[in-house]
Amino acid sequence: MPPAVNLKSLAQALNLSIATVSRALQDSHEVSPQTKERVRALAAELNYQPNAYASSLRRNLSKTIGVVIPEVNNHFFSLAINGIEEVARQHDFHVIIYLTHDDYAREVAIAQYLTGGRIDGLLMSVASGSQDFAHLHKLQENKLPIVFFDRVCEEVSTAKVTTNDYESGFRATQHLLEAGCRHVAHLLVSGNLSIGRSRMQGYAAALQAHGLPYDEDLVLSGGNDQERNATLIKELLERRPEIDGIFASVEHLAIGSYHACQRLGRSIPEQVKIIGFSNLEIAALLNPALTTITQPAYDIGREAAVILLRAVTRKKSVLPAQSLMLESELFARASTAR
Amino acid sequence: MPPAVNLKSLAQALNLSIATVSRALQDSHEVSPQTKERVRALAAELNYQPNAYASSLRRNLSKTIGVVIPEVNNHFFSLAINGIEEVARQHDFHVIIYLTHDDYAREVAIAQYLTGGRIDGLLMSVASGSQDFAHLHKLQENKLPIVFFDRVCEEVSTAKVTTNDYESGFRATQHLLEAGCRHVAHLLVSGNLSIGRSRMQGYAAALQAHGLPYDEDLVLSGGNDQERNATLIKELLERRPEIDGIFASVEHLAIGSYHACQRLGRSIPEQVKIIGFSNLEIAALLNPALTTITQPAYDIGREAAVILLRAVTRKKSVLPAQSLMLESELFARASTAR
DNA sequence: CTGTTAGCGCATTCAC
DNA sequence: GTGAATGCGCTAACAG
Repeated sequence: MPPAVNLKSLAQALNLSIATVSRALQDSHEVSPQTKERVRALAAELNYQPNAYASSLRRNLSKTIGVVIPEVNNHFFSLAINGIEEVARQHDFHVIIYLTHDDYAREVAIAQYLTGGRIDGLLMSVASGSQDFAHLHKLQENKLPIVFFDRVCEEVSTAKVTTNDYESGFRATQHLLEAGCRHVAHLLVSGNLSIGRSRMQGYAAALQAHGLPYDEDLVLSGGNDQERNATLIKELLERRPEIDGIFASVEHLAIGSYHACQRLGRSIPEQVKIIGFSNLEIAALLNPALTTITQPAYDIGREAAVILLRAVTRKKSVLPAQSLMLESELFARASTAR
Repeated sequence: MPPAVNLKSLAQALNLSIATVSRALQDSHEVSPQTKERVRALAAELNYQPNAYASSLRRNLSKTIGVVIPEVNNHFFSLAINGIEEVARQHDFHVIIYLTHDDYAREVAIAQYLTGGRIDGLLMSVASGSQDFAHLHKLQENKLPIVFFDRVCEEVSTAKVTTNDYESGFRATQHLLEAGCRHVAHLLVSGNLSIGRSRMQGYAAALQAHGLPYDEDLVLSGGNDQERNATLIKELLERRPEIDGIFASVEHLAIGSYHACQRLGRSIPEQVKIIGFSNLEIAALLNPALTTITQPAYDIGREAAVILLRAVTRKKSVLPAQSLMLESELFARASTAR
């Protein structure tokens, strides 16, 4: 679909060489102001738009970054995208999005494809099923700069941006314990995700700090099937009626807990207190039934994009393996929704 | 960031010409099976990936579609993206996303940029502030196939996929009236969006059908500022205490109504009944306070993408100006969240 | 300050 | 069945 207007046609119309037109449009200092003006005028009039592919091919730079995430229908990721998009726009970069649906095979296929030089850098949150990381190492061998955010891959050495997951887990659990809970269940996110492990460790540490035993039976590992999660939560609450607190690692599980308690007639927060990772809107709706830990999703996206774009514009393909951790916020009373 | 492995290097290693290698990889019938096998083997071994830009430049086809939407942090759009992405993947197409943040200037800038041949087709939901559509007409002049979805632009002649907004508005209002409401307020989405107009017309028609007057003071036009919306809703409810039903045109306004009623101590659904466009998850949380009209977001994305990709693969740049309307669903009792 | 030349990686036409 | 040559549109090195 190439517009008929390109450098060649402009050059012909203006009786100039293609090179001069190209330079004029790039505001090169080695072209006379008058010529620049003539070129610009005609380009604007004819609505000239450079062919991005030709330019990318030539400069070996596409001004595009890729974002690989499990889902977009998720508050955290959609907010993160907003942050990413904001930074990208400021740098005049484009954002191309790929969804893995938490499917390892898709992630591999996408990674394989990205080898093709379509993007200059990659932001990624790994799929929960991922165990083998050869596909990610291949990307690195291809000199593609990568920044992981939220669901990081610890096995790959590069920059990472996360929430303070360990501390969040600790604080969340502590919050329940200080509110008087003695039998706190933990609903874990599926797979063996880095974030799940850290939050769980925080949970265990908080229990220990309060002299309570860690009971494996109180820890439930959820999946992507919400129906099944609901059943599992219900069964857990029935099996262990002494449960008086639930710490949910992700929003879906927090909502699932809420529904399960309602169905079982457990009053919230009197009989069971729930705390979970969630966004402010949900928090406001479930207030006071749900205490919320909110991740700075927008900022995580922003920071990750900033780090990536700094590397890309400096043509650094290998990023230092440093970890940036942003603070989450705990809202016991989510009075305002944004 | 081109991988060092390209057609040239493959050709050298195999003692073949670039042309033959290219043909072999495309499974051309005019190359011997043995050669094909040799080529494929080496390509796989070296992890060859064609350079997308070179290929796009040469074939004048990028295998990429653009999606321009106001926000991604929105259930409707994120679900629609899932649908789009699904179809794109089936066709081996890529999806590049642009956000307007409902800002007309951004929409124009994006449209201008898309003229550059970066994408083969465009899916679009217009920004609410858009009044002038020259930028969209320019895209059409550039032979870029466009399919509008949800927030369509009636002034541009091309394919459109929407929900049955008029009927949805009618049914929603009727639902309230049949439940006994006599003073139904309508919370309108910002700007003069096509969807807002249609829903509003349905609202007005339902009132008329029930012999009730259309009262302009009961119609509130919201914006993107949720704080301000909350204030406006509260003021409306205070000014017109007889209001016993609210029909909200978008989810944010439905939630805002819910909060406003709570703050004013109006019991829901006893004193005030609320019905609004919303997704099932929110519906389940607010059940029975909120009756929901749910748009088939995923299907709308899917259908729009199917229509667009059909045109793209057939190299039809101009789409027939036909309108596909999908049914919304009304959930008086949203018992299950997906 | 401007023009000429070369080539990014690939697909394709034309020879053989 | 294979190779050589051409050009997509653009940028950059080199001349003048």
